[in-house]
Formats: sequence, structure tokens, C-alpha cells
Amino acid sequence: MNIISWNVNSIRARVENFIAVAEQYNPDVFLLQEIRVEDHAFPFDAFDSLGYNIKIRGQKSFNGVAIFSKFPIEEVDIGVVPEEARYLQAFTGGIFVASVYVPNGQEVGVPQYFHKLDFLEKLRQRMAAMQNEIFVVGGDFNVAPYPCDVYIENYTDITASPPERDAVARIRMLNYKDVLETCGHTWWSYRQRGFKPDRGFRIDHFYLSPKAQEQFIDGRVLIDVRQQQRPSDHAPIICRLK
DNA sequence: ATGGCTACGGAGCGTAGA
Repeated sequence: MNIISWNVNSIRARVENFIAVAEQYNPDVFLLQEIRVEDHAFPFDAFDSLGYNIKIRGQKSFNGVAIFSKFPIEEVDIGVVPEEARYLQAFTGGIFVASVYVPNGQEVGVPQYFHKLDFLEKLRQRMAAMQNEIFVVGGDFNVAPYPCDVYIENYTDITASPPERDAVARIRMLNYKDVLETCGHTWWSYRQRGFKPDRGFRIDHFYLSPKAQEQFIDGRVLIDVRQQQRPSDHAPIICRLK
């Protein structure tokens, strides 16, 4: 079972990029974030030839999450904060998966920042309720948990502030494992005059419940995808399970 | 450099991203 999580930054702008990744890596499951489209305008037809079942939770302009799976997608749940399209959970291929897009929070101290912390706490509660299942949570957490996850020395601003890091530490304390620790950055700003591998953040994560950890083989960042034509600012991350 | 770039909505340029 191979799972890719990817913040595509608009699925309509990334159709060609997505198909290229699907054909190269052929994962069983995709967890997508920032599809940035309402359900009625999702380009389902573009993906017909890839053979995925697709469930989406869209929203106008911003946010939006999706699950693609070669297995039936059951028990779909938009949980956590249902008024925003930032969470989609389902049972597929014998395991539970969730695609998560945590709010970015804009800057430390503003209302959006406290909303982000509140979202992370609600997410933690959901993950606590699910912790005895085989559960793989993948997504854009918009938090860089450790100093090595940010290219700027001693950076503790948005994504790396102590309350944000504490919020993901509480998720780890449930015995979920952040399986791509030390695997390198996953996001690089567009505003860098081109992609620079050393100027990124590791903000896209896979968290595995204890039973999912028993099936874990390996994972990595698909860094080459960040060098596509017209790329997303995030690279996909891949997780292989037995 | 309080910016740098990209996408959306909607037809300007404001907003969001992190």
C-alpha cells in the first residue's frame, strides 16, 4: 500500500503535474490538499484513465481536500471543523486515512493564528479517538516541528512558534509517529527566484497510528516534483506500507 | 528589501499562501 500526500495548490492548475506523478509513482492512495475548487467544478474527467475512485470536499477559491484510491472509499467523514474544507477521512483498502490541510495562521498572534491552534487541538482529539485503528494521516500541517525543518537558523515565527510546535508534539504524544522526520523539506516559497533545495520548510507530514507503524516500510519527499514546469510550491510525500 | 511569486475571483487588483 503506497500513499502520496500532496498540497497541489489548485488541482485545476496542476492537472498535468498530477497525472505525471500518478503515472510515475502509481500510488494506491492520494491524499490531496488545497484543491481550491468547488465540488461541481472538479475536473473528474481529466483523471478517468488513472483508475481511481475519488472523494472530494471542495470549497470556493481556497482550501479543499480530496482522497483518490484504487480501492473503494467508504465511511467518508469531513470531521474536525466541518465548516471549512480542510479534513477528509475515509476507510479504504483496509485502513483509515485522512487528508488534512491545517490553516496557515498568517502570523503569530492574529485571530487566524489562534484558529490554527484550535484546529490542531480538534485534530488531536480526532486522532485520539482513532488511535486504536490502522490510521494514516497525511497532509499540510503548516508546522515545522524541529529547528532542522526550517532553513533559517533560529526561526521561531509562523509555522515554528512554540505553541504550534507544542500542538504537534501533543499529537506525537498520542503515540502517532511523524514518519518523515529527518527526510528534508517539503515546501519552498515561489518567491525565491526559483527552487532552492536548501531554502525550504518541512511542513507536510505523515502521522501513523501504532497499528499503522507496524506496517510501515519507508517514506520520502518526492523532491523532483518541485522542479516540474509550473509546480505546486509543495512537493508530494510518499509513505509505503506492507 | 515588511518584498520577491502564484492562483483565485472576476475583470481591478485585493486576498491568501507560510
